[in-house]
Amino acid sequence: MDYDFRAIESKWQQKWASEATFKVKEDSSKPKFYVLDMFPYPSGAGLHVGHPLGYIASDIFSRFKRLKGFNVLHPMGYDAFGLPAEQYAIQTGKHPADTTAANIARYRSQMDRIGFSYDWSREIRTCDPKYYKWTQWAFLKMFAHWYDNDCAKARPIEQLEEIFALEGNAGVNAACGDVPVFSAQQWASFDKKKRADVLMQYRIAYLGETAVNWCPKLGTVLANDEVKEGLSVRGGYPVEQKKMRQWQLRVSAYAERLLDGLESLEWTESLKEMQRNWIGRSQGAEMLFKVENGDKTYDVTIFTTRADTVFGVTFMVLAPESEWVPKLTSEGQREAVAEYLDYSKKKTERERMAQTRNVTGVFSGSYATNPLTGEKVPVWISEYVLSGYGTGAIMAVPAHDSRDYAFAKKFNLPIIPLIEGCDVSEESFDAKEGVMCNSGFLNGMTVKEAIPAAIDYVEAKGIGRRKINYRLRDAIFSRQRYWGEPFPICYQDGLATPLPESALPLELPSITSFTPAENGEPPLARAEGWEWDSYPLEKSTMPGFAGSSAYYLRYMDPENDSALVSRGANEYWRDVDLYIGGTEHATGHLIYSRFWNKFLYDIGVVCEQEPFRKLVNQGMIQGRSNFVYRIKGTNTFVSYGLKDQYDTTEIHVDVNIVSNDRLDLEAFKKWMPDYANAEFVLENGEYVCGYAVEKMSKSMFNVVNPDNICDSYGADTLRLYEMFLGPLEQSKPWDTKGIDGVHRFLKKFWRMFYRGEQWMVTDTAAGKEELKVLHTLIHKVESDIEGFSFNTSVSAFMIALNALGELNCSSREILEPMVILLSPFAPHICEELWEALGHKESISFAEYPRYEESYTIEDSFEYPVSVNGKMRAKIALSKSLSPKEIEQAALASDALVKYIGGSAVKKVIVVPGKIINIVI
RNA sequence: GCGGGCGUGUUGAAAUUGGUAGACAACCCAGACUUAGGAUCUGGUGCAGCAAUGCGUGGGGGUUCGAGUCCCCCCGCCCGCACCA
Repeated sequence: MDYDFRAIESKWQQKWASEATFKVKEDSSKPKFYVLDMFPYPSGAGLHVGHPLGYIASDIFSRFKRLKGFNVLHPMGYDAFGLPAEQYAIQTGKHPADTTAANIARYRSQMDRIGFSYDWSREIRTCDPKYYKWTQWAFLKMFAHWYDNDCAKARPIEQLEEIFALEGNAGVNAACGDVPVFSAQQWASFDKKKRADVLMQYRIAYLGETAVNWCPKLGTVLANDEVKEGLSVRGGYPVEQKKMRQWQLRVSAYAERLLDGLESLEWTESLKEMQRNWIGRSQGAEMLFKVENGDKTYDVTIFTTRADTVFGVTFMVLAPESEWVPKLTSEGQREAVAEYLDYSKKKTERERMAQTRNVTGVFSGSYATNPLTGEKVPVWISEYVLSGYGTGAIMAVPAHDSRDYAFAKKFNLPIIPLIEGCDVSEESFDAKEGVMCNSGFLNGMTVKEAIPAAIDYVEAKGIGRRKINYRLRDAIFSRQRYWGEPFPICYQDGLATPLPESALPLELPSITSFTPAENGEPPLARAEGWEWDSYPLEKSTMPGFAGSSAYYLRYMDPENDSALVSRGANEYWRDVDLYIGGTEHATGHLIYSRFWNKFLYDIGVVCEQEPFRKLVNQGMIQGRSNFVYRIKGTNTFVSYGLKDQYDTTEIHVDVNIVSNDRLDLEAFKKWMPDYANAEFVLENGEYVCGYAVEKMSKSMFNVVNPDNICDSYGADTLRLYEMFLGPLEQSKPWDTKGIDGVHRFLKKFWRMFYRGEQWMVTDTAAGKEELKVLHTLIHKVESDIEGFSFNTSVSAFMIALNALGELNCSSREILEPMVILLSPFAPHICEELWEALGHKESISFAEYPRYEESYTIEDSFEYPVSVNGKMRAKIALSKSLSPKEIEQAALASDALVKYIGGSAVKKVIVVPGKIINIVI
């Protein structure tokens, strides 16, 4: 019997599906293990060979853990709401629901061919009302809670109302917007609208006006992580800053906990660092500067991390968008300031970034008083100060901040050095080190001492306080788009009012045109009767990250109609033990999910503070493009090695008609009508193509479809090869060239069992050497899987197989465990052989072979021997010898005579179990 | 600029964490078998040299009996953030 992978693979895939082999339920008799893949957005292009890389790794891990006796939850679903389907709908008029369903069907059939052990009974789709009911539910909960900084926890909004009624808001330490202080009496006097406005400032999901990323081309606002370098991540369109009233999530309230939580996680240091940078905690102080404009005086608060440098403040700067700007602009400067504001407003985010070193600004006309020196310093306005960070106003210390320095040089403002011996004639001295001077009571202190001393001083004087600032901003949560979750919010007399929970899910109405409505409103304005109880419903929808923020919880209990997840299911599965996915979600999904989970934790819905215990980032698989070279103006193509002798054009050629960089000439002629009559200039009778590593994409004809690999080599070969390609975390180009190696390995493995029609396995007892090979392999594979070193474990199988082949091994005692060991990697062939070995149950329920150290421990060790630092020989010696005996045995050894001869031995250094060094 | 990571044959990569560098594959070469095939098997394959041997992990220095691995400097590449006060 030959290794007929096509028959074997379809047989077992059908069997796994019909017998629901991988269906799991809570089972308190077994330890749980939750392995999760980042669920895919089902795009129209289908899966290419890079997508399954992480899925294969997680599948190997799942199958391995299952064999080790764990109850493994390994689900899959689809992140099915999103922009591309809607953009496609705008172009073609096809409803996103239809295209999404078709794409999902395609994804599913592609995944099925690879032989994953998912429990498909738990499949979820974020666009399914039964699923997004719970996305909407979580939103309502966030709307109904506020964040109490004192107990670092979300609390019900009713409790806040009680506090307001009793004592006003002065004693409340909440994460909230700008709210003036009010008393209980004032609260009682507020009307309904006023109260709603105040409460809105406290809610965790709130409607608020801020500068947002507005993308005119997509017609929607975007979150910070959806914008890269001033362009939208989806589509690459320009993004501008705009003030808008939008739904937001108060993620910033959780900044500290999001930061602290990182400590306990088994994530890579670089990923944690990315999140730390994104959260951007910085410790410093707020300080009051009195600013006079004509006869009016204002208290302007600034934020600084360098309180020690107050004595060097020579001017102040406001962000152009700061609300202080109109108040602090003097009559005489009004025109100049207006002109500057106009200029800075016109710039897109991208232009602003491109001109980072271009210093611009305008004098406001007013002066601030340095609170420590009493000196008057001018107040300027410049776009180098950002409105969104700190207070939108800074004290400028040109001597010790490079940006202030550049500004001071440009506008001829004074520069006062504050650190002994520093030279600020050419550039600022930004380092936080040295001894203070020109700084009154701080003189003589080091910078490290001076910072707290300065803050203590301003705190005592009542003109400042310690303050921690975060870069993390609240997440903009509305999108002026159709294909997303509708908000369960209606507007009663203009007041945002939550729908009752019983109204969930609020289903997305079907519409036929997906462009914004004539009045500029989102597409949902086109839906007839889009109202609740005759009140208009919110017309924007939720962003992509809404549906993906808690999906891992829903897998625990996907059918539950009365709760996001039942307490029982949540307490059993708890958190994700292993999460595999790309780094691109570092500052998006992985922040939002953690935030969402912490909120659910606060309100008692989940029992773990962190959702993803261990996280592994698989690398991207790039494409390897091939080129042919057409001689200009002809239909003749010249081989790579000869192309420099002609004037040629480089043309991408479909990698599927190229093998080992050799072009299949006949296939090429059929590939495109233009090339039907192509002629070739060959080298050595072959056409050699050029190549380059590029992103895998249709336009470069370098997309390799996993279906094709399954057709010609089988899923088991694909799985092994993807792992063999290199370390999981590393990005690497896909190159089909080496795939024959692993395919050959599987064929050889098969031949250990069947040679022709002959069944090779016997019941002869295994020899010592064979057992040694087996147990070395068990040990290696086990530690490699736990350490995510899948490439080396594939190698280990090849080494073991070569060794067993040499030993002519046919013993069931060896081969049966081999089948179990290999099954996580190549499940189909192993199931087939397992059955042939006489087993009725699926191999998934076999027991993982136990590693026996006694078979691999050597009683002797081959000592490398160096003479004068050079390796000269290897001598096998018993492990039980003492260093003295080792030395004697080595010196007496024949193998060394040649190197030592008659010379006197000066010194012998013996490292037991390692090496013997001889110095002569 | 700041942060994280990396640099080993023609190629993908190993190296028990300080112990004979290049395992295992791909490519290439030679041979065997053959129903002549992109099947299978065997052997070779870091570089130089007929050989003994010498040289080899981006470059330079250091620690050590011993360094791909640890320390310092330099060069190069990748990723993330970037006027965050």
